[in-house]
Amino acid sequence: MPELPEVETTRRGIEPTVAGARVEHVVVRERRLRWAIPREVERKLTGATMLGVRRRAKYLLLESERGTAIAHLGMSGSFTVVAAGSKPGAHDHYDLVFDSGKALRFTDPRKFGSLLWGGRDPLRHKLLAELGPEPLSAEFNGAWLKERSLGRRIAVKSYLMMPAVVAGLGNIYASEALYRARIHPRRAAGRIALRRYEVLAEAIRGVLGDAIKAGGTTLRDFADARGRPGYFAQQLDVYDREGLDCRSCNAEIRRRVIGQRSSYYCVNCQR
DNA sequence: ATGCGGACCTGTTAGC
DNA sequence: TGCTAACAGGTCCGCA
Repeated sequence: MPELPEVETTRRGIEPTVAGARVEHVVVRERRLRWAIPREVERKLTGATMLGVRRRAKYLLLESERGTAIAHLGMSGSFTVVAAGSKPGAHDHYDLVFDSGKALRFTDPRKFGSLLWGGRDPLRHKLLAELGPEPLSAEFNGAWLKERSLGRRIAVKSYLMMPAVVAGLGNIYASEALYRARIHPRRAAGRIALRRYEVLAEAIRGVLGDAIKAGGTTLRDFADARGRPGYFAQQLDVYDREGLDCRSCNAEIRRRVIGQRSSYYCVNCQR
């Protein structure tokens, strides 16, 4: 479900509720998410004042005066702002209950999400330390993509989905960016010219930026902090469009599994 | 070092 | 209509 634009949409949605709020208590109903929620999270956050919410890749950093909790939405997770004490549903695994009378509620049917303690320096946490540059930052560019790809035979689509190469580019936007850059998803990463990587880096920035503007992509069930869908699905060129016409050349969009993930592309436009 | 496949878990949809 | 199989937006980890 959530890729970088959806996580960023969530971040913007929950930030006003979280920032400045004091945590009255933390309710954990299901501790066994991807990793068990450490009790340290409840210990540290209870009574703490929250400073804000940052994002690194698809991780949400819930910053408090006593340190930072690291949350991930996994495949099916979402945060919503609810009234404190509102009745939980079957997949509502934890709440941060604030003294404002509101609560941040985490819902995740598949339990691939996580909540960990990142301490004072969360960027040094094992899960975050090795991440590549943020795709919307200046350090991310064609030269970086080229340099990291030297000699590598991995399909460029799979390469783009490695967290150490680009932080937080997911399956939808990897396909979309390759389409915009006119690069075939199975092309070996090490056999792409710097010039084309420059175009690709710009395409990645563009597609992510456009998706954030649209509030993310809702295919089946993504909803923001107020329960509203994102509208970028209407602008997708290839993802989930198997058998439909390429918007540029009218050839049929194909679907192919690359690295165990569905990839969509136009055989005519992408080489 | 690289790259692949398995693992985690549940819900929805396509197909017979 | 009902059952079963395939598939889903993530990504870590262990193995070859």
